[in-house]
Amino acid sequence: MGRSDTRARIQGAATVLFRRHGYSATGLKRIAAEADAPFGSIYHFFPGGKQQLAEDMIRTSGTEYGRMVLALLDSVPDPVESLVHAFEAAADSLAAADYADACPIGTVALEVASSNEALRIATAEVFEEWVGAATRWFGRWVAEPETARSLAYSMVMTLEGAFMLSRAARDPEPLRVAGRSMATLLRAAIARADGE
Amino acid sequence: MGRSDTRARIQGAATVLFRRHGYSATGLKRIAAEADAPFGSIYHFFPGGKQQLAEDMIRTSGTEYGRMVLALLDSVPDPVESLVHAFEAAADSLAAADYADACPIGTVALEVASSNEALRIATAEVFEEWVGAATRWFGRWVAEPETARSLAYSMVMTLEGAFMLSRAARDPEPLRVAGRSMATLLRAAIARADGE
DNA sequence: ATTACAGTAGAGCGATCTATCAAGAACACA
DNA sequence: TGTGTTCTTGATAGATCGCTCTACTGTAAT
Repeated sequence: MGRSDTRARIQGAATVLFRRHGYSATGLKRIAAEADAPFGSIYHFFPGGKQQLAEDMIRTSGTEYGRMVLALLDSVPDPVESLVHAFEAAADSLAAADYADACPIGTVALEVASSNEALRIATAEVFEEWVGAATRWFGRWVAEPETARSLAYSMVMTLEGAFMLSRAARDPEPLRVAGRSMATLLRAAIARADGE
Repeated sequence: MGRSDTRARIQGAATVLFRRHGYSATGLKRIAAEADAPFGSIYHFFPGGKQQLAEDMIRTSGTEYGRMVLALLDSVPDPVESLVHAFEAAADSLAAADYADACPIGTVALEVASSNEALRIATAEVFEEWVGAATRWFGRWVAEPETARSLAYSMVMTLEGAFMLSRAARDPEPLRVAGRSMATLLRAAIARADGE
């Protein structure tokens, strides 16, 4: 039976390269080389070729990344502090990775939005998954579901935009600003509910 | 002297294609075809090849897009309403363009951030230009320069993130949420200044 | 031993990529 | 009419793309 980890190595290399350089700029030969796997093995394990490799990567690492962020948010009791802390952690880890590894699907999402329907849908479903999870998290401190959902959208969007600016400028500052903005947004939502 | 508009047509086609599909997925042959120009003319007008074409596009359409957004913000007197209105307009125009044409440099920015230093710097400088202009705009209603700059960062980041989610989901809702979030953020900044 | 199958391995296909090149067309000024 | 410059044009090079294909190796069960 399948007794090797070749498949996992291919998936791992694909995840890193797609996340770092995007879909079009990543070649299968490069994935095979980086995974230290024979080229043919890619098509053995992923008969759907490059697209299947990317779709698997989007869904797998998308779900995993969402869980990671949620766990990070749960690691600090106060939600406002937690937001600042989570964005701070993202800033630190991005800088530590030399501004290469940010959101696992952001780059691909923009690339394929108007040219590859299957991959576009995969990214959309991952984003929806994130927004849903974040809505439930905000729902713990904000009563109205609509407000919680707006905050969730804002958090995902701000994170994605901050990743873009931080990577372009090679500067963690945008991510830090993003965290403080989200904190302000949550405080405003809680204050509005309290005040009326 | 240069009496044809071939150069402009090439630049226009490059702008559309880079914005829509990104840097790697856009081929020079395709640009020439779309511009209805001979292939060789690309290298006549842009000796630096694909990279020069992209860098010109980033700086030119980046500056133009920034001016466009600022003009849009100035078209409504009340700043809070103006933010909502501007994001609403972005949502409408994105939907009208079948979710193809959003930020002219966002896709390229993520693609090249870790693989093409010249283009990375070009995108970073455009973002800095936008943040600077937006800081001056917010400065008209917010006294502290630091607060104005944070709001400017937030606006650019939120816009970029909202474009990503809206394009992926083919849904203008994220952009609308983004506008309301920015309005809340500005109201909070003004209220804090007034209250203390 | 034989059969069967999972995985390894990479040569090679047609297509496409960026970039170069040389020749021709159109225009200005003598 | 000559002459030089600007611009046009597409063939072509050389590399790389995603993908297919065939042959080979190792293991496990009959």
